[in-house]
Amino acid sequence: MKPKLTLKQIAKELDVSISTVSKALRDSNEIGEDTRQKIKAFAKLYNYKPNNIALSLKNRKTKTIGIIIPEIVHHFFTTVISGVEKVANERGYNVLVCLSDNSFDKEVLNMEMLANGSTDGFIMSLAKETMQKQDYHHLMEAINHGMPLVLFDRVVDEISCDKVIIDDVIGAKKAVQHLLDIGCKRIGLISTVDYVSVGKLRTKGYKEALQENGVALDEDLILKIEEIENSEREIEDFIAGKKLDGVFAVNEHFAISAIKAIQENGLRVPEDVSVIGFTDGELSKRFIPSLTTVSQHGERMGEEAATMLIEKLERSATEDEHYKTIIVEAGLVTRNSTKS
Amino acid sequence: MKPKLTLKQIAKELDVSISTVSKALRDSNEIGEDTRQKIKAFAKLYNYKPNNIALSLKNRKTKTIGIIIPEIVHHFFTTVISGVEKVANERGYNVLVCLSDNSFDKEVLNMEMLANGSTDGFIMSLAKETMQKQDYHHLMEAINHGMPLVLFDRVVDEISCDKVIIDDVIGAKKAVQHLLDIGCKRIGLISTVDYVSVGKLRTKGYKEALQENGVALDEDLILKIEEIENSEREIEDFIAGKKLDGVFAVNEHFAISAIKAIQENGLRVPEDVSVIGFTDGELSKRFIPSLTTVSQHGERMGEEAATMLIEKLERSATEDEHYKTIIVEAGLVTRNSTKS
DNA sequence: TTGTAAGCGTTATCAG
DNA sequence: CTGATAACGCTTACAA
Repeated sequence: MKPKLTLKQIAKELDVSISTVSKALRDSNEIGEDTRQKIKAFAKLYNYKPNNIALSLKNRKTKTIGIIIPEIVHHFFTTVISGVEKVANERGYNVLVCLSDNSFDKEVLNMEMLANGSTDGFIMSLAKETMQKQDYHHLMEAINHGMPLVLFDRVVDEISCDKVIIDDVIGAKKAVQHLLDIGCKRIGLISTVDYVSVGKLRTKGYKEALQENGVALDEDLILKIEEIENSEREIEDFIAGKKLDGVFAVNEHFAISAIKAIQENGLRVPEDVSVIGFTDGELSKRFIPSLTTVSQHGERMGEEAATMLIEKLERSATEDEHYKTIIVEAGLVTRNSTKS
Repeated sequence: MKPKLTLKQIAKELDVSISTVSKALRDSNEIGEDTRQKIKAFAKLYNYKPNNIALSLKNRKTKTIGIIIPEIVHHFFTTVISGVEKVANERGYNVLVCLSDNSFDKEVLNMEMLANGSTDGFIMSLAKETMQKQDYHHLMEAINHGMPLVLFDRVVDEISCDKVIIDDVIGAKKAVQHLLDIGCKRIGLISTVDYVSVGKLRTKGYKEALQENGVALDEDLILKIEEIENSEREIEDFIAGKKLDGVFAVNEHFAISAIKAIQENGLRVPEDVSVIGFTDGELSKRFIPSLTTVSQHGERMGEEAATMLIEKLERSATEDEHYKTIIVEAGLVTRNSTKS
């Protein structure tokens, strides 16, 4: 096992000083043509690569960006990671992934872990628990220490930073409008509790769409799910009692549970009931019937977030503090779970 | 924006030397009780956290492990990441995730990027292209430089290192045996090309099961998919012509495409044809009919891999070189795509 | 009990 | 044109 080659060793081997080697390798014209060539040849031959850690220490930047998400098995988040990865790698950055498991404590821990030199900035979607507690001191602290933060999807107004979100309200409106357009009269909403911002916003879109179309709001047709664990049961009960002809679910899982429940009630999708989900996952595409959904464009969100973060990182810190919120458009993807 | 607190600043503030601060914070008994308390109090008050980069440089270890996978949108890999994350975090390690996109070049690039000080060791599943080219110089190099490597799932005999795999052969046998047990006579296999090791092994299991049950092998009932892109078409054609009563697919996607094709041919699953997939994803669970699968236990594999890697990292490097291969058992999960 | 100095691998500044 | 030196933040012999 040979240890990694360092400048020092090259210097000793070639009998020059360390700084000469360093300069030669960076093509400084302070160094004579001949020595420069000699050094570069040697370095190439033995495959010298500068040590990132030393560079990080020197430059006070790590060229890595940390991404903290609530869970990775959720397909949406993995598409976001893909997007982040893509632009990060293009621009010479590494990506550190941490999972908060939706736990506030784990989120704080992860952030502290990464903040001590492991990363130059953060891309995050907040843990459910964090939004519940409304405790954002860890975010504030990172920002105070000059670490740029980009929030996506599960964002929060209290924090001033760059953000990438989709227009949940408009996305939801599009979905409900579509249901209305194809003739649905009793449209149910399956949402999450309100402190999950997406649940709140999508509910808002649902209500606005109804209102704009002059349909009276019936709170009875709204189901709010607290725990994913027993969501199937709750959805079954909900579907059984309401005589719906349209369902808008704020995520893929709820939509599929709804379809199952509808079918178990002896009705057909989409002939008797049309169903629209949110989030464009594998499941939606390949389920039978395939799901009409509001697509979140996760990869695109990841790309936007990474671009913003890197831009901020590479802008001289002294420039004007100005935060942007990029709203990526949610698009309706029509498939087979809605009548045409 | 206040910069992060360093030992140097604490030292200046408290008018002691840097090393005194360092020692005090590490509870060295070289330091007097009173100064020690004073320093620790100050550090706590201002929330001092040592800089990981400096520590990495000093200790020549980063406490992060790099994981390189072919793609993240594949559910199996995300469960592995979850498993790695879990034990890594428990033991104070960070996880760096890179994607090779199944490209050899990107895999090499990512490895070089991480090898220069960003990570202490690797957990990898090889890119398809890498297995095709059978070019493993980047893996050899990492090992030569003393960076432990744990390969999982897509592993390769030519490299001596720790490995975590499932018993693909036995898993496949279990599946085919199950099909035979419920009375299937013409069992089709939908596999990948042989240089993807899992394709080869699962095919082997398929053949062994048939043989052990005295069923003649009909190569005509085996479909090998090269590109995922047009797999649906190929599967449709395959299903249409063979009059199968059982199908074993080496992954979830193929299984679902098969079910679709079967249904489009006017047959029912599982009444007319039973289908078994491989990999236990969201899709299998929630598809209708839900899929009987051979579960790969991705999270468990991730945990095993991370444990092995960390163990190796923390063992003094001088200890005996000995590589283990952990074989995690693949289990049949019976659901609704097979007759009972 | 406390402080000094060297070193981890680099780069930048300044002398020679 | 080349080299010594300091610095990034930290630990650890070794002096004082």
